[in-house]
Amino acid sequence: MYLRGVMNQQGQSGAAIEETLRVVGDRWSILLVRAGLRGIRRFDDFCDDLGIARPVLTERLRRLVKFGIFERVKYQDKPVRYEYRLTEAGLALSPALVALVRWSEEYSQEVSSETTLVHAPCGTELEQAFWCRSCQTTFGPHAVRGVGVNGES
Amino acid sequence: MYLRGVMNQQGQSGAAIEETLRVVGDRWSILLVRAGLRGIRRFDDFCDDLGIARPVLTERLRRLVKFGIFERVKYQDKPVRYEYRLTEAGLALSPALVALVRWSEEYSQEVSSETTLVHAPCGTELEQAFWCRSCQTTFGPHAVRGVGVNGES
DNA sequence: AGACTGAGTTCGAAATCCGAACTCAGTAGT
DNA sequence: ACTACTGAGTTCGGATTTCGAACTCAGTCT
Repeated sequence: MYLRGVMNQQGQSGAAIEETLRVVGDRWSILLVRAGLRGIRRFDDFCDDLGIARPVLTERLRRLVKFGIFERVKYQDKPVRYEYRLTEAGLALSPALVALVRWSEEYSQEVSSETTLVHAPCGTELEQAFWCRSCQTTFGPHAVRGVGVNGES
Repeated sequence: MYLRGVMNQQGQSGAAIEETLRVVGDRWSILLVRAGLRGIRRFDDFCDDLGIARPVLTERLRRLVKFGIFERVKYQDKPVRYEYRLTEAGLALSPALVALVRWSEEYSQEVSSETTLVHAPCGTELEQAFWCRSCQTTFGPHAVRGVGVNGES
């Protein structure tokens, strides 16, 4: 029972994730972030790439913009056109995305694994770790402990 | 080209995550995993803790069991009763959960910050990083690049 | 003029979600 | 023996979301 302190019962500290999941916790949002990381920016490209229904894409992008994950940027004037770019906050979702990709590769029934996220400078497939600033070490999930409201294990 | 929703443009690149998100990519599943990590096992407890509607909980648990994230275990015979426990695969979702918690703490509008995840040995608040095996370095989201099937940016 | 582009909106049908009330087997209290 | 209670669901109708397909609208290209 090592993840504690992420408690729920109304008004406790779970509020933040719950809100977060209300934003990105649907079938498309994370996929949109992934597409963003792959360089996709335009409405029709998201549409074609994900096969998401247009009205849903419209609503989803609007919500992600509202919550600061994407920004809507004008990239042309003549016929005024906008595209969607990941913000700082959007980029910051990549650890979650990577964790899900990793999980998928390991546990999903689907076969087709083909890693799509790499370390930009060298192109090597990346791995994920936790980092302790004070120990200056990386470590895995087993060394994570949650600290609850009352500081208990 | 018309087989959408299962694969994206490049053929079958993200099929695994897409399937994964069809399983855990809804407002409740991740929350159920979190509850599982907090030691919650019984139907009514999930129900009370999350405030999820009963029929939805039924369906969601069934799906998570089907995909090997929870298992349904008989814990009593007299009136036969079952509870739901996280499997190995379910536990393995914790990095993703942690990433989301971290993101929530940093970027969610919700205030309720109360940091809860630490490096067990030293108690320091943890950070998450990517690790490049070939460069032997850790790095942040900026250095992540998505690579499609043809290796283009 | 006519066709095309990109970024949407509108439509009705289908699938999901919800809360509240109900079931069903067994247990506990009086 | 009657009543109340428990845990794990199921059933119900209504509200909300999702969908694909077709349409709009401004501007551009031939």
